[in-house]
Amino acid sequence: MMSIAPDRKLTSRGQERRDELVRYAVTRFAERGYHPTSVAEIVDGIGVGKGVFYWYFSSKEDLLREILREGLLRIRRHQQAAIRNEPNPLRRIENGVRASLEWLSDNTEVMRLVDFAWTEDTFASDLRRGRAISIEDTAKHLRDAMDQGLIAPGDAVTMATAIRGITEEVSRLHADTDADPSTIPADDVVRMVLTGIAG
Amino acid sequence: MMSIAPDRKLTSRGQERRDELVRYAVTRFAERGYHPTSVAEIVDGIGVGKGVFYWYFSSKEDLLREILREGLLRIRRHQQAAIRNEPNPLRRIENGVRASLEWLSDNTEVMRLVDFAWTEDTFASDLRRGRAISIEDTAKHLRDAMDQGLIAPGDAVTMATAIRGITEEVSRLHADTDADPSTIPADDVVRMVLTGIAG
DNA sequence: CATTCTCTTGACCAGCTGGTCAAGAGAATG
DNA sequence: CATTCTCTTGACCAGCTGGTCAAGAGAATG
Repeated sequence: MMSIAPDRKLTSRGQERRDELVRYAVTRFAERGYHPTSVAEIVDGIGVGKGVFYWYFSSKEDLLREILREGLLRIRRHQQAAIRNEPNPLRRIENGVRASLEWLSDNTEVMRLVDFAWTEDTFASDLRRGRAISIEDTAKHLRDAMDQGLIAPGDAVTMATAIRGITEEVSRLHADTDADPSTIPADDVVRMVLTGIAG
Repeated sequence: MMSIAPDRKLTSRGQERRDELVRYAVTRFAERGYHPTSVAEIVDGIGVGKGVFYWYFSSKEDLLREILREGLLRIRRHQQAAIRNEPNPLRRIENGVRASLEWLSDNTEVMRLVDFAWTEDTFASDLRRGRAISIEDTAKHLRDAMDQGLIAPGDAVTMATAIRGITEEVSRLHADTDADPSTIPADDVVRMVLTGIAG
């Protein structure tokens, strides 16, 4: 008997195979692009039959969705861990920015896949929800900071979006230019976020 | 006799057909994605035979490259026009940011295609050059402002990248959320650029 | 060790892809 | 109005695409 359930119970052997497929697909998708990478290329690359792919994923689209879901979950956890135990809202923002820079420069392949996913409606709808949450998180800290008189009042959502834009664009440029994640100019980014070009 | 020259001389009739192909392809690529949109879909959509496509473009890839080239040229011109006649480096930056916001919110389809193009190496190499120039332009104004004591010294390239990130991310969110280009929060963006969240 | 369940194989398929090309229509030229 | 050049038609093609499925191998269970 066989089922097409995408998230069936897996033995440890099955879990390893699934992880292997995900890991390999991430590198191929990031290197050649989602569409130009065929399912045949993925299964050939790890030396298994085609049926293996469709045992673990109901479609190629399903695979990318899983990659995105897991990736976004991990970056969010990384941010949360960096923010926890920090009461000051400005420091929460700073820690969140630093955590994002760190994660993105360590996971440039996932970042690239997310960027692709935004350009196609099928995937973008999954990402909108995550973006709304992430921006609202930051906006909340900004409002706290305003309430505490730490910063002047302003449009928290636009400010949060700007912070997101700074973080991601610096990560993109850094990923394209410099392979070493440790050289990301985190201090300069934080300074831009806090005081803009005025410094 | 026929040639495959992609930029052959065109009669006015030919130029119109070519423009028609570009315009229609932009809407389809933006709506469904570059890869999912077939050449057949494009020619059927404007009611011509397939040979017409390959009379004007040597390949589907060539068409996207043309779209990107023309789009980036136009945004650059729009920025330059907004900056001209403004001697103050900070005002030059502000005007450039406002011009970019304006152009991007008026041309969300092209923005989306550029975002896609960044995710595939074939096209990304064309974009890197443009990004380097654009960042260097802004960085030069930043250095001028530092020299004139208008802002504190800092890493001009990271600051310029941050400005680019703010502008683009706010444009993306706005395009996704609100259809009306005139409601883009340009003042808030400029404020973030100039003084960060400190306000 | 028989039974059951998980996982794997790989041939197969219909449909679509980007791209070609010989034939010719229509406009411009002289 | 003959000639030349630009543009258009659409049938055709080889190759690849995502996905299916019957057959069976191997592991786990009892």
